[in-house]
Amino acid sequence: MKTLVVKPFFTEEEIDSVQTAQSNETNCSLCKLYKGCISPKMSVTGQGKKKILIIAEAPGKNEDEKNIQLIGDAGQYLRKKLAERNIDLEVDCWKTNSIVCRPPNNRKPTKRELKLCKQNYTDFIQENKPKFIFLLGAAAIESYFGGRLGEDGGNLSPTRWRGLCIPDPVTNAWVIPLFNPSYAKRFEWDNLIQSQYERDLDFAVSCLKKQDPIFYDVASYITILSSFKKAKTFLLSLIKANPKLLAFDYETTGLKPFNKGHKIVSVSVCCEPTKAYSFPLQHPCFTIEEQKELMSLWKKILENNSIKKVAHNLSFEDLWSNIILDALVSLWESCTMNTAHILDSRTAFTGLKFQAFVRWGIQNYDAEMKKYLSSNGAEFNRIVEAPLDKLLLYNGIDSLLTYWLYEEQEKEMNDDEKWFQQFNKEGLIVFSDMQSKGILADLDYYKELDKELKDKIKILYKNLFSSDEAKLFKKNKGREISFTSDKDLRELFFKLMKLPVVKETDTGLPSVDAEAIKSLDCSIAKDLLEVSKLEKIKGTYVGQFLREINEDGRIHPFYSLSKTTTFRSSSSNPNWQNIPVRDTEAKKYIRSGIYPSRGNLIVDYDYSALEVRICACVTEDDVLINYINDPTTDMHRDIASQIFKLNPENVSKDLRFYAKNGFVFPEFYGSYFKNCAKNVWKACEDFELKTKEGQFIFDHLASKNIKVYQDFENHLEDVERDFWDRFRIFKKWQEKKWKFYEKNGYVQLITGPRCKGFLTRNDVINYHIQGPAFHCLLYSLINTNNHFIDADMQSFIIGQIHDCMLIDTFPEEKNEVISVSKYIATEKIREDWKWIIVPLDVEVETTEIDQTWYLKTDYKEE
DNA sequence: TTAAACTGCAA
DNA sequence: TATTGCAGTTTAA
Repeated sequence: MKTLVVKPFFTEEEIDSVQTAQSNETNCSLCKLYKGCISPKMSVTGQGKKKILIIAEAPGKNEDEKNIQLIGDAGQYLRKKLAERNIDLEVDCWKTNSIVCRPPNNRKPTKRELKLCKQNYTDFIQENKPKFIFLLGAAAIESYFGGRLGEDGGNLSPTRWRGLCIPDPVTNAWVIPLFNPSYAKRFEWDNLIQSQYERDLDFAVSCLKKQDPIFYDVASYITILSSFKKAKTFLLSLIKANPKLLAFDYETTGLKPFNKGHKIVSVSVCCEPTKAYSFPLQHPCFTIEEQKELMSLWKKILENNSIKKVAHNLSFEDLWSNIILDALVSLWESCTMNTAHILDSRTAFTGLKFQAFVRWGIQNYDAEMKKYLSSNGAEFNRIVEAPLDKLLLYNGIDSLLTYWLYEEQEKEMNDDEKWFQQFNKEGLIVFSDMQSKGILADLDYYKELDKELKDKIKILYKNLFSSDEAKLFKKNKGREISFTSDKDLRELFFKLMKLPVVKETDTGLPSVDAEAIKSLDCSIAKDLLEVSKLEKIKGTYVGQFLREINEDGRIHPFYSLSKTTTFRSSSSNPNWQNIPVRDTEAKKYIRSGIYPSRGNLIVDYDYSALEVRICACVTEDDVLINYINDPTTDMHRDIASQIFKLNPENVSKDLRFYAKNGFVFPEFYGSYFKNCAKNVWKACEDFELKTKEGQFIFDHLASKNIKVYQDFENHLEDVERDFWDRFRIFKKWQEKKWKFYEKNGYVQLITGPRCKGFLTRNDVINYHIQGPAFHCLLYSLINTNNHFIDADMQSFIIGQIHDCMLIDTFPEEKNEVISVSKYIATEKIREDWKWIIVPLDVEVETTEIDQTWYLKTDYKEE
């Protein structure tokens, strides 16, 4: 039995955060909004028969004039929607706003106003005890939850909170965040927003059946084993008990275990819902001998292949077990962080603290530990300084919550999601292997490179600062220009020099990115572009590598499967998925310091045209399938011949390239002819493209009556029409998928998971392709890694980038590595995944033994 | 100190 | 009116 806990109505922190002034009257005099409206300090209205309190944003014009809550268009809209669900806004609900006076011109309430006004409804809640609280929109969410979740409180956008029903120990109510009805009303024409809002309201109404929320005193479930004897006895009894499953959690000295001095400071274990145990491991309270004894007992449990293991972030616990304890964790069952992501792929959603809050109303149990856990960028945190009892309590709660989360998630997944979860779990184990092995890097090379770049940048700046443009800036502004400041560059180019604006940023300012600067008629442009490129190489790549090369001489990037909305992977610390390759100078600088392990070589294999093949599989478009099946045909060449009005045999490599990347792919992913025309035309100009016979493309096009840009755009409109006529099954598929999404609010990937939340039309098209394409690689990673282990090979996988993988290869194993990985990636996968209805193909590149990654070349069968 | 805007790198 | 990421710098609050 979980123990019920009765909490004080408001916690001390809660009261502190509300009472910024001594009395309500003082709050109002601080805020002053009441002075500017017709109906100041509107009180709560409605009869509240169903004990629902609705907190909206603020009174609008209508509300202010009539002194009634939710009476304007948005309010009427909500009334109607609730009435359709047998809820009468006046009779069943109480209504108030997060601020009770109308702000001038309906502007958004400020944080300060929200805080000063909060007491109006907290007083009401205390007196009337609503059972349900609907939060309508960002302001209400901010007002209600702001400051409650520490760091997590930072993201209070309604998209993150909608669709949840949160038990709140502070008010003893179920809290249900919804979109602001005025937002839904404003987009009444938008089927998507309407269907989402309808679903959210259905969900909210379905929650009204709930019993009163119950709360648990999690601390009372934690047994702290701070003496060596107790910890040892516990581990021995655990080995004897041989539980079916355990959730565990570590507190460690940092993020990565590779450098000297890193420790697993404490461990907690949970095997049942009401009991978790935590004990110090490599903590100074024990002697080294004692630590070793506990570590060896704990290792036995980790390697026991009849106990299933669960952790919140599997790769982390697996990695630290591996490096610090030399343990190979047996029988991983679930990563609750990844499962949380599979169940709901919204961002900022998978953290244990957030999950604990929205599921069980548990908040701030980490408050006292926070300062010891944050490292502010340093390699080591201050965890060993933390009071031991607090550390162990916190650690214990983490494994307890992981266990709870696991149990709930198992009930929430459908069969497809369960399959995908197990598949992902296998992937996470491979990721942990990759992370622990890392990639050999030449520290001295990067130190030298850092100096070299510094010098080059210095010279370039010297030129830039002595330019007429820099002098002009100084004369006008009375200070030196900063060439790294977008603001200063904007000032210089578009105010002082009055150059024409070629491109705008998202917020409408003149853009000063590389493309914009390149097209400016300005002599410093070249140096400016070069210097910003070198700064990027130095700052983002070299700088990061210098920090990330460990004492073992290797870089250990992290990989995650719990971040992206498309169920691809991501990489960080450093991100190994954006190492320069297109820019030849950057490519050479960065890749030249990366090596295979001593005596080995790097095998690098890429799926070719994977996304197009996946398009063919999921759309089942026969024209596309035929193009892929018949190697004598070439889709991009055919489209190029249409775009440039050439015979197929006169299509040059460049023209094919721009047809592919400027038209075919953009069209597949939802772009349209005008943008394609603009980009292709620009490429023709920038790169002076020619036909295969060597004629300038513009001359050729002119001979076909395409003389100016507008002609070309009109022509591409025809090409586009014909394109979608040919790929009409693809087009129909797009329509079908969009309809499905509009109706159901999610995208069902062919590999199992669902992409939920707000998606655009283009998202819907794209998501069906991106994730499953990556899942082909994940399949290959898992099976290739398993083969290496089962066959006791010395080669190992060191990296992956969406559709390619890097293998640190033992020379004698080279042929086997290549043939096995190829077989798995192209043949075995089709035996297991019948939905892959077209052949797959991979391209292999290798380095020589001990040669840098930069020098890899195409592999030819021997 | 923190968040947002901008930029640039990859698939 | 093409998508997904991570990370750096600058700027404003």
